[in-house]
Amino acid sequence: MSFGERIKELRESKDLLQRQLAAPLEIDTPMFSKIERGERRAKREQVILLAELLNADVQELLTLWLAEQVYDLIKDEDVASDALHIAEVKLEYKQQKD
Amino acid sequence: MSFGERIKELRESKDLLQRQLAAPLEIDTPMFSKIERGERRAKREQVILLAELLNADVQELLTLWLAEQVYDLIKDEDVASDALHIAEVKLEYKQQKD
DNA sequence: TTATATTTGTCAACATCCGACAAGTCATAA
DNA sequence: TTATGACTTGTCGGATGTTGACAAATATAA
Repeated sequence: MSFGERIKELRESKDLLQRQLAAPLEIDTPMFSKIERGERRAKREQVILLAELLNADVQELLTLWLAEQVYDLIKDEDVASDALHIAEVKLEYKQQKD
Repeated sequence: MSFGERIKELRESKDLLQRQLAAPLEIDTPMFSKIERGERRAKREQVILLAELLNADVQELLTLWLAEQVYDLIKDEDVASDALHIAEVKLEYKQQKD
């Protein structure tokens, strides 16, 4: 489940139109459409706002949103898997510190 | 071991000066210094060239280089770990396909 | 048809990044 | 102490990428 798909799912479950979410995000409907289809990336602030507007879990949406960025970064690389694991180790080391 | 640290290690083990690597990369020494210290990010092409110039393993350097970008992307996020795992699953799914 | 919702394509504005340059520190040598 | 060479720091313009607006196309329904 991609970020955009999840947004669309939540939006439709609440019977909202794209423009009803685009307006509070202060973007136009074409832009919102692109975000839903993954053609454009939402900003972090927009993700948080969307979670509020949709009464959804901010953490869940941020996770999907971030995972997509990570995936986009590595998807064409042979060493993708190794790089992910190194990043994970680095992260664990950092979290241990603080 | 970060990408820059590894480059510096390889460079010094070959008794090369920064300018001797900067020149073939077509950047100046300040720029090379910044890359070694992680203040600036090398381009993918530069990583490959560096591997050749240093007789180093391209895969190893690309892995460190990519891991650093992934880490920079997630390091300040609460959901970093979850996002990493989702990205990993997506990656496995993709690799299964092709 | 007509109206409404969504998507597609394009473009300027904005932001970000890269690399160059000038000037700085540090170490060593003369 | 002065000079020289290696490296670092700060700053800036230009290149590059991204965002969002707009116009127009395509759907979906009444």
